[in-house]
Amino acid sequence: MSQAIHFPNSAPVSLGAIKASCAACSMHQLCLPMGLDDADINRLDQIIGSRRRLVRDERLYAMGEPFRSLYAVRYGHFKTYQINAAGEQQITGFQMAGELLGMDAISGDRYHCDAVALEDSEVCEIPFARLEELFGHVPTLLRHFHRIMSQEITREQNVMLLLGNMRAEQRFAVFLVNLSARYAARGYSSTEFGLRMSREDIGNYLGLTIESVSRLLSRFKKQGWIEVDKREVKLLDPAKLKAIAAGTDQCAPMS
Amino acid sequence: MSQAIHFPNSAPVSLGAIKASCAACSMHQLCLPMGLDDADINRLDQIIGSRRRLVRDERLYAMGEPFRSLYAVRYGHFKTYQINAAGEQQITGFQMAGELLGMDAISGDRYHCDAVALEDSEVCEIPFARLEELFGHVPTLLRHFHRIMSQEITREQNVMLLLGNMRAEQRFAVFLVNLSARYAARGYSSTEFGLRMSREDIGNYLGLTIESVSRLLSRFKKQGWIEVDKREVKLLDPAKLKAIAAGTDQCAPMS
DNA sequence: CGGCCATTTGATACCTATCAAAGGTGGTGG
DNA sequence: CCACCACCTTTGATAGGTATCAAATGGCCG
Repeated sequence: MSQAIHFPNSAPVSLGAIKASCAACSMHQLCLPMGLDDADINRLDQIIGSRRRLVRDERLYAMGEPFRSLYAVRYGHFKTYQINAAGEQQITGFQMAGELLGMDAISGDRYHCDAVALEDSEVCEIPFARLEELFGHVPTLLRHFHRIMSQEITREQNVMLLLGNMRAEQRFAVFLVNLSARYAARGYSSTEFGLRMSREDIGNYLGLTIESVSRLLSRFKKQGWIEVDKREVKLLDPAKLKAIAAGTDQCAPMS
Repeated sequence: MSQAIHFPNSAPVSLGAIKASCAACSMHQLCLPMGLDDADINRLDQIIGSRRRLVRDERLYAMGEPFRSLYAVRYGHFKTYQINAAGEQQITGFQMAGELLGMDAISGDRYHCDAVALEDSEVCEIPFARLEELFGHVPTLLRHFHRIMSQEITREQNVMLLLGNMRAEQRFAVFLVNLSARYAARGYSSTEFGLRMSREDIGNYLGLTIESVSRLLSRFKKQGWIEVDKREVKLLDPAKLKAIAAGTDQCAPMS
């Protein structure tokens, strides 16, 4: 099912870079070209740079590097994280096919976090200067770009709510339900999927330790809400998980 | 010093609305028109809607209301917060003069959180549809708008780092240092200012209880790092506070 | 002056981090 | 093919930081 697509790991970077084509991309209904007509998709294709393949753990860009391009995930998964002066690291998001990387770099002309592939992956490079030129000619594209940036803002607000107010159990339920919904939107199973990230990554993202994540997995399994085998997860009681995630389960009295 | 500007509290909403003028606004070097030449500022002035005054605790917009306009804070302070199904509330930010409200609403055509005035305040209404029209004619404005949105994304990532990784003491230091820097950028004292928000608001924003915030204030005072009298704060040892905020103080070994 | 609300301070409980060790898993090389 | 090793994950015991519960204090406004 959610098996990673395989290709030779030999190519180091963008060797044999292929010109991207949005029209032919299976993600174009989720990605930047969403809602564009054929003519406008072609104009977008004109400016899209090369594709780039990354192997597991390879870094797409690093914090502090000059910002030139956004990247659209074609397949695979990424994590983005920042590190502060004290070395504290926080994963700010996990990105999957059809999602855009690098929007936090626009304000400072430098990438604001690191982006690393969680598995063998491929991205489309979108030179931002050329995208800006295109905005003047394709208002639909501009409007959609604003929606994507705004979505990223609301997504982060939801994480703030999670980190600021929720217990470990609720955080983890939110995490699972969120992955489930995103896979559903991509035509994959909403109840069976592989976690692309380590327990440590999950814990870091959720503001928990690796041990807590492990305990949560065990507890959820014992309760019969999920099945777990290594990184493969099966949601046995999605409704229950959603209730926990929403906070409408047990605890809150709700007047 | 940081005394609020007073005006009659009688006007309920946008009674006696005044046409805004960016050119004459003291915030135009921090706000949307930043970097525009006179001609472009005038074009922006054409589309800016009326100003709106709000009294303390008055709501500018509510979550779920249809999105029409962004709002630029002219003076005063706001908080934005969201509430989830279980009634858990999270303050997602405090906004001051020159900052933009409502960018999280673009993606869904509805406001994604509530915005409430922390004191008597005034905003400029910026009808988003008209702003979008202007983007096609004033590329500088569009570029700056993208920077502002991107800045909001990075700001929220910093809050994620705070909520996910930092102890109460560090969170609170980050909070004070952040306010200090923003007041400095506006020409106010970076060491003496009034907190516009209640202890409860601070706690909610930082993922702490009101009691913890109160204890932190007492501890910081006892350490001689700050002076506190009600909501007036004086930073006595900004360097120490910055070190704590950065995490480079005491704890972390740093190799 | 009195009442209400915000804030402070104290005692205790709980959740999750931390420390520690065992158990699995995957990869490498003989 | 198997043995070995490094690393990830699980599980247990304990500690620590905040939340929670409770009560006192103080300030503001009617």
